[in-house]
Amino acid sequence: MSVRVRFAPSPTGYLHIGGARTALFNWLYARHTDGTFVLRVEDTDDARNTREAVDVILDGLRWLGLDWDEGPVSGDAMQQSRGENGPYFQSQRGDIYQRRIQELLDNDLAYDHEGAIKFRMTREPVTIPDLVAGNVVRKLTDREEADPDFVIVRSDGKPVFHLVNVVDDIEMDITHVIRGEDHLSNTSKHIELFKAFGEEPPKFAHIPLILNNDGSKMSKRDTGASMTAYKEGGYLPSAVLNYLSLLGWSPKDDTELMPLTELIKRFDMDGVQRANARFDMAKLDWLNFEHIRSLKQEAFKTQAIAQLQAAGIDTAARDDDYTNAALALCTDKIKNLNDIAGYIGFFFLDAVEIDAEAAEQALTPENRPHLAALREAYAGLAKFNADSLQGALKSTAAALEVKNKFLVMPARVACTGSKVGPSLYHLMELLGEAEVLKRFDAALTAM
RNA sequence: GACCCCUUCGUCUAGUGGUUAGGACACCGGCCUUUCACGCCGGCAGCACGGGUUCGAGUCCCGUAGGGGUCGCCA
Repeated sequence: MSVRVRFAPSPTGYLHIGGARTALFNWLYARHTDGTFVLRVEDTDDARNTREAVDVILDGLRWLGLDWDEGPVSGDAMQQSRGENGPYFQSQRGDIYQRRIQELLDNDLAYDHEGAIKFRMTREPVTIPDLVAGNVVRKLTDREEADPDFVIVRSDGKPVFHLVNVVDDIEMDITHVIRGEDHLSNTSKHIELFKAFGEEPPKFAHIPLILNNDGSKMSKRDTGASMTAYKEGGYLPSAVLNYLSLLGWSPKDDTELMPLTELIKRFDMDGVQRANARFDMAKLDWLNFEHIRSLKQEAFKTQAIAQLQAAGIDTAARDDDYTNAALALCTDKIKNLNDIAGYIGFFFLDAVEIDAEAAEQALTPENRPHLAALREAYAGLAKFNADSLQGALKSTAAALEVKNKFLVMPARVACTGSKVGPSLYHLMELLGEAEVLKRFDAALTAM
């Protein structure tokens, strides 16, 4: 039988990083086994059930590239979904739950209690076979000893999570339940429910949780808890996915940098960790850098132009060769997508914005004669390319009897407005003589 | 309170009875260099603790401590 897994988020209005990782593990397992990835919306709680809240989750998954084979096509529960096992919104599955509840009632496996319906739960310890944790024997807690039965339908008629979750997994032929470890203790309830319905429970795999860097529980308000933080924070989806895959799963050898295709190839349940993992932004940053620089030229260009546009910098006025050359000067140097505009924006700006601190350090009165001399040297150059620019700068520095850096820094700041940036000589070559001299002049008047 | 899971460098991890306990990120030096990076070389740093079992334990067992989770007419 082919693998069928599902990601079943509750529309809380944001996609939690832990939820995203659960989705990723399910998705990877489905793709690895050539199985089916189902997306089901657990919107049984009216209070937080809105179309917008669902869309946030769908958008987050789409951004990551975690496509689903069956499930909603939009956040609108009334809209037709994709797949044969729908509806994929629990709010639309009332009839199915009614039928299953009646089945339990008819078999005396459930009963009315103060207007609600409770399930007759076993008092015996339940063994939970788990692909990650092994066989877990779950005994009753002291409160459960007093009354092991639990509510499956509220007095307002609405079925609760435990019931609908199990019913849906049965109806949707789910073969593997891969979810957060926070559900491990509750799984005894689910297993008994499966048995009550005469069904073989699916395989369970409870994956460890993601904690904050200090080891505390990650909650909604913590930085990095929401997927949008990464989208807006300049991270590539492939980097986020790669990092998330490494939190709680290991390929067993020392490979860490992996594109999605390799993740799919290598992911399996036996590499899943049992201990919770702490989130380390520094490592994500490193992977982000690695993924950015392994981007193909065209893909990088697409990202760069989007970033420049978002920063209000128009690249359309320049010809393609110029833009490509500018981008070529910063590949391998960009660690975060959000740094692109600041790093090469000056190529496309008419008037350079000079960083105050850079100006204070480099565009000083003492450096004015240096920059002025360099301007003279550059104005008389037969060829205006990286080699000639470097040669002229060095000989000018020698003539002035100062170190190169006293010419380099003013020139850099004059041209780019910043102390850091692409290779100076190459950047000036691309800018061209007229533009470089113009920027030198503007800086000289300000010194 | 009860029940369940977990515990190797700061962090993510490799390790399935015999290893100088490996890698990565971060950090600290050095080299390279026109800046910042990259890269290269080197360094710091770990088996939570206590008992067993065994010729031998990071690896197996028990206990303790610590962390996380669950016990709801939330999901």
